[in-house]
Amino acid sequence: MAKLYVKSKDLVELVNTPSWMDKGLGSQNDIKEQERRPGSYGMLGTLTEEHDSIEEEEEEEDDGEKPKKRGPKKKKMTKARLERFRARRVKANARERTRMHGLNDALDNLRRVMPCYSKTQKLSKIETLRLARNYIWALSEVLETGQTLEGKGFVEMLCKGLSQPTSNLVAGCLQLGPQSGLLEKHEEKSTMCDSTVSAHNFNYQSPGLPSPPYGHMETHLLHLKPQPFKSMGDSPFGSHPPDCSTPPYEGPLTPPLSISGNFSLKQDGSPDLEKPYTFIPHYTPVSLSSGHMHSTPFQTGTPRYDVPVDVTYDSYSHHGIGTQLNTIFTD
DNA sequence: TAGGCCATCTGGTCCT
DNA sequence: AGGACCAGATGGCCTA
Repeated sequence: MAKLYVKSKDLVELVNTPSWMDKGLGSQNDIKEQERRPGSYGMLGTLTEEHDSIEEEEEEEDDGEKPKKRGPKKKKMTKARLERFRARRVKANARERTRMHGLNDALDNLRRVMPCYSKTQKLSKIETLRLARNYIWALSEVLETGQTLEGKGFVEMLCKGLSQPTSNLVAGCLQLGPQSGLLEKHEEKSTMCDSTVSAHNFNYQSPGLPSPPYGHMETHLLHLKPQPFKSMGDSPFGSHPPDCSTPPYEGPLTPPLSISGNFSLKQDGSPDLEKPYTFIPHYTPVSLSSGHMHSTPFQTGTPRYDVPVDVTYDSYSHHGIGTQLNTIFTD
């Protein structure tokens, strides 16, 4: 077991140093993580046992005492094959770990551009995705209407479909005034809000929002206001957050979509939550002069997500706004 | 203690 | 053949 552990460690270190290693989650921590999780690398131990048992089987087969099994003949697990298999498996595990770390990095970066970011109380993955969707929706509103959102409506938008704790967290964040550190986000690398404070001091309840005006939106809207694009390659998040550790995305950009294309809107501009969510990309003619635009279009007119999802408010939203929310996330 | 969340391992499938 | 991606299984940690 210990032997295998060392082997795995070496292999892990052979993997290209990903960004999570730069951030102090280096291989040492990874190994510690493994130590903390005996089940994980223990699997290799299992493999070893398997290995042994296979060899025993081979020996038995050699003895010829066991009745022959029907079916496709299993390729004999020679020692060399076993070695190769194990090496392949260990390599694949390392790759998978790296891949998942990358995924988590991306999720972390997503958390950072969310209106509510706390180092101390991280949003769960699913809540991050939900909040992100709501946030995009809110930003779309700002872009489309050209006006800043009213506090209450904004908080409600952000909290749709979120769990009660997350709703509290978000609402608490937006309730905090500039003096509470919201504006310091760019200066201090840490938090946009301290969730521990917000969670304790603020109990967001969807319908009966506390007054007076919902938090201090200006600070958040600084974050929200559409930034002038210098070129097509610039994203509104281009400089945000400044301490973003992941290198800027250099891949092909998503073709511009009509703002209203992603949400079915009612006449008053609010999302029509009765309709199933359908993703219909709309092309907006743009100049490709910047050279950044990805020329391969989406499958125009072909809904990519046509999953009718019922996301009625769950038990979390105890007061139940009574709204139905369509979401791309199914639980 | 149950449930939620998470990291990891693993085997299968698809693609290059 | 090997890598990417995925989903299921497993086990640890944390919190209500």
